[in-house]
Amino acid sequence: MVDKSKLYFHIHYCNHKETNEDWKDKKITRRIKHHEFFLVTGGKGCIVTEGKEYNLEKGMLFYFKKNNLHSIESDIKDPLNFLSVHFSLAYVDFHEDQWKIVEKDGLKLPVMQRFRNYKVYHIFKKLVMMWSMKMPDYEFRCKIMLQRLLFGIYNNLKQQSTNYSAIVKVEKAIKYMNDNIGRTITLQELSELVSLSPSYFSRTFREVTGYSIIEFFNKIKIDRAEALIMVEDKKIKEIAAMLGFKDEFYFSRLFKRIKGISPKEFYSRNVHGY
DNA sequence: CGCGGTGTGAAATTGAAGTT
DNA sequence: AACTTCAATTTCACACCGCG
Repeated sequence: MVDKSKLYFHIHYCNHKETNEDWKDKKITRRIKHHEFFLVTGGKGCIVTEGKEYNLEKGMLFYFKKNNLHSIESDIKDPLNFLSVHFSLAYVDFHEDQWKIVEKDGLKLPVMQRFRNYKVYHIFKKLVMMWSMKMPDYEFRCKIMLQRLLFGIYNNLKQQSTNYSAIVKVEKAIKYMNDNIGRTITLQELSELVSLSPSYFSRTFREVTGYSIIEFFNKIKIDRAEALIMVEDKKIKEIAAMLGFKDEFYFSRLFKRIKGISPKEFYSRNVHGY
C-alpha cells in the first residue's frame, strides 16, 4: 500500500488528439521510459500490452508503467481520440529531519479501467490544455492537476471494487477514533461498531488503509499531539493525558518512534517563544 | 527529573481452515 | 467472495529500574 501523500511527480509532456484529422501512423509500437496515462475519448482502435488486446471504447483509461511495451492502433474510418500524460514518479519521505527519495517503478493500478463519470475526463482535459497553452506557472498547475487526476482514479477504483462496504466500515472506525482520541479503544469495541469479527476487521483495516489499527490510531494521536504542542501552551504530560496515555514517558517514546524526535525536541525546533 | 533499557500480561495481528 | 473461528505469534502499553 502506497502512502499517496509521499508521491512526487514530474510531468514530461502531455499529448492529445481530439479532432477528426487522420493519424499519420495508423499503428505505433513503443517502449518508453516514462509512466503514462492514456484516456480514450472517442473513436475506435486497439491497444495491445502485456499479452492482452483491448478493443478501445470511450472512457477506457490505460496506465502504462515505464518500460512497458505496448502498441496503439487507430481505426481509419473512425480515428482514435485520446488524452495522455507522460510522467516520472518518486517516493519522497521526510523523516528524522532528512529527505529520502526513492524512485518508484510504478503505481499499483490496473493496466486498464473504465470511467463512467466525466470528472476524470474533465480533470485530464484541463491538465492537457494547461500544458499545451503554457501559461505562467503551467508546470506547477499541471502537477496539481495530475495529483487530482490520480485522486480521481483511486476513487474510481474504490467505487468499482465490489467490497465498498469495507471502506465505509473503515471510515466509520476512523471517525470513531477521532471522536475518542482521549481514550483507549479496543479492537473489540471497533469490531462491534462495524459488526465484524475482531480478527477479520483487523485484516480489513490494514487492507484498506495500509496500517494496522493501533499504528493508525497512534499516528492520528501523534498528529494531534504535534498540533497541541505547537498551538497550545501545554506540558508534555498534559498532552499525553489528553490523548489517553497513562504514562507520559511511554507517550514520548511513541512520539519519537513515529516522528524520529522526542516531543520536547519537536517543541524546541518548531516553537520559539519570545 | 529525564532518558533509555528491559520485563510482562494483555491485546492485536496473522495464518489457516472452515462456513454461509 | 465475504466473513468467522481458533490458535500461534507478535506487538503494545505500561511498569520497574538504574544512570546521570
